[in-house]
Amino acid sequence: MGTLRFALLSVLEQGPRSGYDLSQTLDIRISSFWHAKHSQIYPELAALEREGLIEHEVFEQADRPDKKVYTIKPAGHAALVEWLTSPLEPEPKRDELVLRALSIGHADRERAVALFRDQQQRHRQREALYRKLVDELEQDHARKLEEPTSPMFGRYLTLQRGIGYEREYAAWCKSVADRLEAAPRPRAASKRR
Amino acid sequence: MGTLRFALLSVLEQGPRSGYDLSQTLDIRISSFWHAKHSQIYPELAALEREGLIEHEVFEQADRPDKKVYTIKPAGHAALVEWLTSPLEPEPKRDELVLRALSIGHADRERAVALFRDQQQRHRQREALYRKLVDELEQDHARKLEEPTSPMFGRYLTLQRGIGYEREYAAWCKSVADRLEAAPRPRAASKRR
DNA sequence: TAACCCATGTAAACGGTTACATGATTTC
DNA sequence: GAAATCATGTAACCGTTTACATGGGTTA
Repeated sequence: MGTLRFALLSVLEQGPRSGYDLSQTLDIRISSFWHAKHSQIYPELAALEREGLIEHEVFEQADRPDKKVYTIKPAGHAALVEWLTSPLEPEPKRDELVLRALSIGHADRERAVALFRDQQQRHRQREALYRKLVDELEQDHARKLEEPTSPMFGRYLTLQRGIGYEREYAAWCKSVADRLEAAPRPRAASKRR
Repeated sequence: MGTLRFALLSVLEQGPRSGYDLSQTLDIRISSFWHAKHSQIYPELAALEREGLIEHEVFEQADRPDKKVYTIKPAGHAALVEWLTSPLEPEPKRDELVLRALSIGHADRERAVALFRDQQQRHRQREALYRKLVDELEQDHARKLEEPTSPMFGRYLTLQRGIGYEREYAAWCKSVADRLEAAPRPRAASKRR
């Protein structure tokens, strides 16, 4: 049922990986719209293996710890393919910044503006990063981008989503900050009388 | 630490509510970027009361069960205001559809296109709904929209976010579906030789 | 009479994060 | 000598969902 297993299968579909490799991709990798810690990954890999969807081979390395390198099996590929187009019920979204916006008028004005300007910056930077990565993809693998089964194809799609998401988010942050600044200042606690 | 308590305080800031009322707003209400079930809300309200951030009064009703109506206390207001501009560390985003996009090239082409066209529809409908709600806000409470402490102010901001989010999401879904259709059909399992 | 709304709670299960645990090698 | 990287795991905790539980009133 869980989505994590399919996240792992998705990466293993692109080639054999160790649990450590997977935790690196899912920990750090940018434009990833999924994420998991190694403490969740190792047990899940064990479960996938018990169920016959993947298998592993131990690689002994001279200078560093041994590796368990996992490979996707036909049953794993089938499970992945089936999941890809299975019915997707809408997941409720949670976003703390948007939640804050609901009451932001009660906050200190300056701090509120600073918060949203700061967030705007963050999202603009992320957008710039994704754009750079897309540019690289387009230059290095232009032909592969039209071939759906190429790993570049999916990567390109998710990066595009990242760009759009961050661009829109940054624009909203700016609009909130601007609107807060335009609003009439709260009168300093009435001193008359 | 949890964000739920602030979600509850945010709503109670706009006026006294029962746990049931809160569960209705957080369950159903549109353009909400937070969500909780009653099984989580009732215990959290009890905790907030123990900590002196809210208080309740029982309303006995003739034809239906009694109500516990909660009101925010000054300490609760202070906690809310402080939270609003407290440092916000970036939360890792999770989105199953984007995750699916990563491997979508391996799915059945027709089913994949159908999935993304369907999702595009969903997001377009949500966008339309939010637009309608903003229009209503603008017509009924136009003057209140510039006053930050009005409940309409925050509601307007979150609806704007909703519109942008859904518009962008729908556009991305369309672009994925289009790209899938444009891609060269996978050759039927090679029959030559 | 069955299903649904009002209204409030508790218990069990699940998914995810943080912390605990070990140990060798490389870099500062 | 200290910190970071490679590599794999387990345990405790926390937030969220699903299910269990109760009971009167309204609607179909």
